[in-house]
Amino acid sequence: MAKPTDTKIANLQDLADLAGVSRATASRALNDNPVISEKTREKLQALAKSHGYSINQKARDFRLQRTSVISVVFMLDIASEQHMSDPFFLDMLGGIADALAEHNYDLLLAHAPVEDVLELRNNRVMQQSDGTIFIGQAQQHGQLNELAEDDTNMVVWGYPVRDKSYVVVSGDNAGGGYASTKHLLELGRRQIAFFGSVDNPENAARHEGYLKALGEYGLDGNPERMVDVPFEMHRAREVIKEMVESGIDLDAAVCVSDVVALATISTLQELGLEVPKDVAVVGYDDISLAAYSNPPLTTIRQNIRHAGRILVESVLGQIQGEHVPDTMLASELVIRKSSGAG
Amino acid sequence: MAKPTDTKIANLQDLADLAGVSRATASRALNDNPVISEKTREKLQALAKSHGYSINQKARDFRLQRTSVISVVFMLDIASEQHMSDPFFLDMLGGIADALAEHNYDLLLAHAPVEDVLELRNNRVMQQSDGTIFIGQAQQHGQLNELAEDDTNMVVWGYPVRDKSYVVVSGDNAGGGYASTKHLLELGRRQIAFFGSVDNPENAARHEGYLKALGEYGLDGNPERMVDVPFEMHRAREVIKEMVESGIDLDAAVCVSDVVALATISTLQELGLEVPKDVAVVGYDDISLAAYSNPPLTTIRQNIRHAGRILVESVLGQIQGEHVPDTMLASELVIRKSSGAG
DNA sequence: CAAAGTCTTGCAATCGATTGCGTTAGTTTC
DNA sequence: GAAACTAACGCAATCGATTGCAAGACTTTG
Repeated sequence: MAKPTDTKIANLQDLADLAGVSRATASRALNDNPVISEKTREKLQALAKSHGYSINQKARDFRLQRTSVISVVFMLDIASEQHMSDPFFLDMLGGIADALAEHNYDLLLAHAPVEDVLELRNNRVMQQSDGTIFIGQAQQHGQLNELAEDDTNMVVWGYPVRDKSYVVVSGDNAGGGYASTKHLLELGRRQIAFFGSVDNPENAARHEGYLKALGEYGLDGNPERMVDVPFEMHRAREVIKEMVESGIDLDAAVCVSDVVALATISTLQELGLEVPKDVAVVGYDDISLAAYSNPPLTTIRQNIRHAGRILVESVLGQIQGEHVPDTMLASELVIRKSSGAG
Repeated sequence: MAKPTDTKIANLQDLADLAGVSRATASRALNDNPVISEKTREKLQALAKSHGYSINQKARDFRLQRTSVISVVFMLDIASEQHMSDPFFLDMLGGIADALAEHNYDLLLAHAPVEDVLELRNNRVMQQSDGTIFIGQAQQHGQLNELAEDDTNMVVWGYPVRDKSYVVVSGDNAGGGYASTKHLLELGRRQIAFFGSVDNPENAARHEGYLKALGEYGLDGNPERMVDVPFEMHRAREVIKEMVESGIDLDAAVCVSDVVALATISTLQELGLEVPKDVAVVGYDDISLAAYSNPPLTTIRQNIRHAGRILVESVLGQIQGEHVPDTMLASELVIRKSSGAG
């Protein structure tokens, strides 16, 4: 609403002059410093509002020796060609952006080829930000640990591996892998494949959950049924084709992501197999398209937006000097038609 | 590789002391100011490098009265529930982030409910950034214009509507709509529907292209075959169902996005129709999943990452005081099986 | 009434870099 | 050899806010 008057207020001094007080008093008044009398404080805050004056954040940050910037690093494995267009990332980014905005922080977006995470140290990403959020730890646990050593505020979305010096927020990967596999087993499937690369701890945990569920049914993971492909879909397609054509028995597939699952479904259909009649498929992430594929995709839902918020609260907590524990978010099996149920 | 010695260099003064020059000289030397002798310059730059000193960007920005921040605003139409998880957005964001990083700018991410775009004026988004990139103009052309009036550096990804005061980067929407429709016509389809809301100028332009192609074949757009639904997919599904069930003739559909197209395909399949045999479908955007759906989706490809770069160059150009013209990016028809070709 | 507290507020240094202007030393010109 | 330049560098103000310390105005206490 702000009814601006004629006088332009460009900085704190102007405001102070207008109110007939010193810059110092104006500063304290706007910051609700209790040492200032209520009368003065209200007067100044009202004046500021009515003149549409808001403090110069950059100057403030400069004086306070902070940046009000949190950097977000997407770990990219160039080799495996996983890239940011996976819808999963954007959901998470949305959650992060919202949470940061609420706390008056800016977002510095970067993506790092996993080979040189340490390079970030000489980069604005880490030098000129108050904290860093890593999305995915890829295979760089060691490097991340090194970064954590030099007392940076950082949090990683990934898997709580042993002997780590950084804080981790994770989904329940083992639980997710277990739940989806168990679901397929309960539907009577026995020849269950695992599709997706396990070269990072998160997927490895999902694979463990998968093995655990199989074990409970007296089965073990037949390596022939494990397609250890990166996220890149051309490759996945080829490998699945080879596998089916080489006659390996298969009546279900657990996939490490919805994108892999959707590609899997379309590959299977192309090969003349019916989903879920011949092969049931379960994905991971519940991206928005999952409900609209044909057949609709059974998947593991992680509340990714919420995860983004948790990540933010974690870094900000560290900045405040708090001791921040790891967090694991529950995941949920969303049953749709592709798994044969529904 | 920086071989740090014992002396810690925290600021320019330290560096100057070490080199035995004044702070002023050090500053100019690092900024390649020609008034400094080559000898001195090289000495200081070498010293800075060997001690791992890099300038404090925030202090520099403060002094230079700038922010080194560009804000990116995603226009969200809450009502229509279009949200950031559309993969399209992330690709563009990636392009923007990369380009900004190259120019040493930070990215401030925000999304604005379209109702109160003007609110951004009192927000860090516009107050504490050097420029703003809007993704999508939704129905807020007027408000964007108002923002543009008060000499902000801004560029909009959208459609070059008439009488606008802001710079626009756009895809060739009319051309895209025309190309996809013409493709279907050439394949012999005549009952071509248009799926997607035209409440924003971009989609309206695609619709115009659609009509133009139909016109060339002596057809006109039967309003019954136009499904004016927002991006939200539940609704789309219902409406398509109603339409098919009410017996409207239909042998092809032009969709305003791949997400709509994929939902359309799965709805049609659910209704017992074959794609592309009974109904051919064309999407828009060429998101990564488009190639992996079943059948693979024919679509219009826009080089979205590149568009991101153009957007960045446009704002940065404005900051430099250049006159920046609008840009239109070519689009390309990617033919896959869903259209009946392939 | 003087001494001792309270409350409020102001003074001035400070964060780290940039830059107009002045100064010094060296070079050229006549 | 003095005047006039030129090249290279230093001095100090400046950007806008915060904050330790001191000081002024009152109030309370003995």
